[in-house]
Amino acid sequence: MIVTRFAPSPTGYLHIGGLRTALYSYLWAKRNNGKFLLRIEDTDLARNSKEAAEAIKEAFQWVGLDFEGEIVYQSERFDLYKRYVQELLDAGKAYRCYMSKEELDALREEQTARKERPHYDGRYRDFTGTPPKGVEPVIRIKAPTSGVISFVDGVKGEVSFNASDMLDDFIIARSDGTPTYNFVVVIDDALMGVNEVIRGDDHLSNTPKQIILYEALGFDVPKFYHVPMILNPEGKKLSKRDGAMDVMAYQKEGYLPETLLNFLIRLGWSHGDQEIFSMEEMIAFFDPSHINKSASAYNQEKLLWLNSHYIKEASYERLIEALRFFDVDLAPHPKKELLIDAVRDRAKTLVEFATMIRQIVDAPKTYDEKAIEKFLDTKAVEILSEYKNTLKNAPTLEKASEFETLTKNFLEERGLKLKDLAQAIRIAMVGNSVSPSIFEVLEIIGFVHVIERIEALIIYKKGV
RNA sequence: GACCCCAUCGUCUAGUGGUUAGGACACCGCCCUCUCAAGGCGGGAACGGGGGUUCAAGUCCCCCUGGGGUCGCCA
Repeated sequence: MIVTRFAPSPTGYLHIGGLRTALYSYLWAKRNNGKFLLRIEDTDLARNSKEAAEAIKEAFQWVGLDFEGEIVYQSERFDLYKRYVQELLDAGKAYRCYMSKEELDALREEQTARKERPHYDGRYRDFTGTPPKGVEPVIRIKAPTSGVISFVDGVKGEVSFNASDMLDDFIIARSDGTPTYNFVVVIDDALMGVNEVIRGDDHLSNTPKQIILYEALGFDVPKFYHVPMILNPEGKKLSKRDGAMDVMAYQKEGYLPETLLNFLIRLGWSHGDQEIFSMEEMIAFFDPSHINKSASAYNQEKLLWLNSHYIKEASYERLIEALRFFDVDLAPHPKKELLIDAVRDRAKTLVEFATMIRQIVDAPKTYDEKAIEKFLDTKAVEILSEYKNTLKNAPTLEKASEFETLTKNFLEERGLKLKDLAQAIRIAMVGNSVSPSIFEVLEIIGFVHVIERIEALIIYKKGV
């Protein structure tokens, strides 16, 4: 059985790069009827892991990912790590090092000055004498000093490192007794049964260290997949400066979760030429061996295109639900389906969607001056006024087609074209020169309110 | 600096020795049209450079260049 995991450190929110590796891990587990686990890497006690876990849960819930069992917190497993440190100590595979921080810094400085790679020199590796007083030792692993460490990465292929220029006896437990990252990752992955690790390729250089630990501890080495970074549109490393990093920001900006997932899966992974993937397809097709080897740049236009795609596809219920977040409740609206269909092709985000809805549903409070100047000269106001009278004398109109017939007859009698009236009606209805098809808008607004809105514009125009 | 990874249109990518180098986003043009969109049709646009290997190289090898990552008692 394939077991994958997502193991973020608590940063307070889930960022999109993290969501992508989480998605890949999730998909790969699902595809293989395996398990996808969640672990919070909070060995650094300074940061609040509960809050971070809540943020991750919220984001997972929003996009529809779930994980198996309970969240594992590393901060709750210190006793466990201690046991394994002791085990390595007893086996002579790790040792106490009494070098002080100052000494280490000095050593590193010298090495750098000599243009050498800064590294620990192993001075306590075989130390048997009396330890210096007043120094709380760190625990270091006895790493191989020669040979080659290689592994087959599921994305990059075979990767190998020379132990001599890669490794030193790195620290597995700090002087305060707490374990370090490389050590706890290995322990937890092994104990949790994680056998396929999908993670960012910034971890590629850590991998040989972890392999050393797997072997020292007698655990099986998992299969690794190192996925390349996401770059900003300029091709540089993605940072907070580039805008939305927090997954939940995408909700606020009006993206559907299916958009984000589809966007992310396609950023760095492909299945032939296919662009659109449902969750079922993602699970059916995702294979980490098709992950691209090179980094990919974030592409806002494509995100927007995907979002408009999913808005076009979404069911009425889905949209009504998603729109609640933006304080738009369409559920009681008598023409909600017509309204949604009138707007959906025009909105790239739900923010725009909500704005357009409000513009139709709420009578205009102001009018766009430029539109008035351009389309409402005296002649146009006259026509609009006559049109209003015609409406008033007509039986109550209901359907868009009824408005259309009446309007066309009205125009024909006067030898006018739709062009001569459409913009005036539009300004009356929504306050500016842009809206969905006017006849649909008229139906949505309803006969009585249509007349009111036209009258309001005429009065406004006279007042000016 | 050392080590490791990477390199196809502006961007996301297909390509696994023989292709007119394909698709998508974006862009441009045309059509549709009551505005704006949407939609339809069409267009421009790429194998970083240099050496090899081979009958044949975007595809394999080497070098260069350019990006990125890692070198913590952070994760």
